[in-house]
Amino acid sequence: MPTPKPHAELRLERFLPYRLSVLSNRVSQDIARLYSVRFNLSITEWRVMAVLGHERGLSANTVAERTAMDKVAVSRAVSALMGKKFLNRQTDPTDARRSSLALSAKGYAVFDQIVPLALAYERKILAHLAPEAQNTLLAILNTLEAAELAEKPTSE
Amino acid sequence: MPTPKPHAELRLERFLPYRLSVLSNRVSQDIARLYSVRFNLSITEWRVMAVLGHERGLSANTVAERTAMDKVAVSRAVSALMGKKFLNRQTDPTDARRSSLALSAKGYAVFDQIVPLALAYERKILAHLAPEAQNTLLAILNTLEAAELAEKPTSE
DNA sequence: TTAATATAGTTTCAATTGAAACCAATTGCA
DNA sequence: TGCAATTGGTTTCAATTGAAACTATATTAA
Repeated sequence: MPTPKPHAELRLERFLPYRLSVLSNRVSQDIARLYSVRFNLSITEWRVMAVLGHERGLSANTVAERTAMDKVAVSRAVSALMGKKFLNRQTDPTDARRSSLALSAKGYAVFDQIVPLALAYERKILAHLAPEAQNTLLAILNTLEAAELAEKPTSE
Repeated sequence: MPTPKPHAELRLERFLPYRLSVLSNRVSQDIARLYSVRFNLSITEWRVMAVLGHERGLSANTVAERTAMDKVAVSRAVSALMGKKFLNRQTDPTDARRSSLALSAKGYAVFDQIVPLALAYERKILAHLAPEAQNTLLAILNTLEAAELAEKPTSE
């Protein structure tokens, strides 16, 4: 009787993209716990607040770039945050389509509470790693963020 | 006039959890492109196939554990895969609630095509990193996967 | 036994998301 | 100028997701 054809081998739990995804989901959920219940914010809302807490007067489009979110998600997050009075919106005098966004005093009050919690969580992660491993990790992120990972149809 | 109160500082683009999330999303989307169009599989469907390609006869529950998916998602992925004839399902003779799942011949045919593509993508990522960085990255993943990252209510 | 509890898996319903259409304002250029 | 194409942002509609309820079977323990 002929030997059965062997099948391809893949161990999900050793597969880098899968491990990255599981770890990232875990971290994101942990972080979300820091603000979702206490401040009733979704992840997208928090991200919008995070960029605006650092840089005032951005347009929704710029926020989308900075947060790697699409403009629909930003639009919804902005309107939710406006409803909570966490943002001020002001139409750009030179271009009526655009408006500039900034945290309100109320928004800053929340932002100022969340940031230390988020940073503490980040330190907690890094504390598991030796200093060289920490540096290597940051270097790896720099490298991969800059890298072209997706398949582009090459001409050669 | 009093100095305005300074606000908390957070640079999203340097914040580890955010960077991890963006990278992981990018990688997941890249990978999904390898099979979503060509084989018309969702991410969850592919993950179910991936574990079953490695280990036959698992229950839906075990698949959920192995894939870090919840049982609802697995249930839906399984029924979709059954519809595509990629899976065989067989009720466990010792426990009628449970059934054991395995890739069908048709499922293996697809699995055997996707695995090399996925592994090639993984190699492509790792190729951006020096060998020591690769080792460090894998060690970091081991460490963080084992680590207790979330806040547990401590009694002290 | 049988009643309570637990487990495997599915279904239902509401909330979230994404793609495409859309509106309004602006820009490019014939 | 004025008309086509572009851009900023929102809305709509369908698909996806998650939580909770549900069905059916199995286990525990009275």
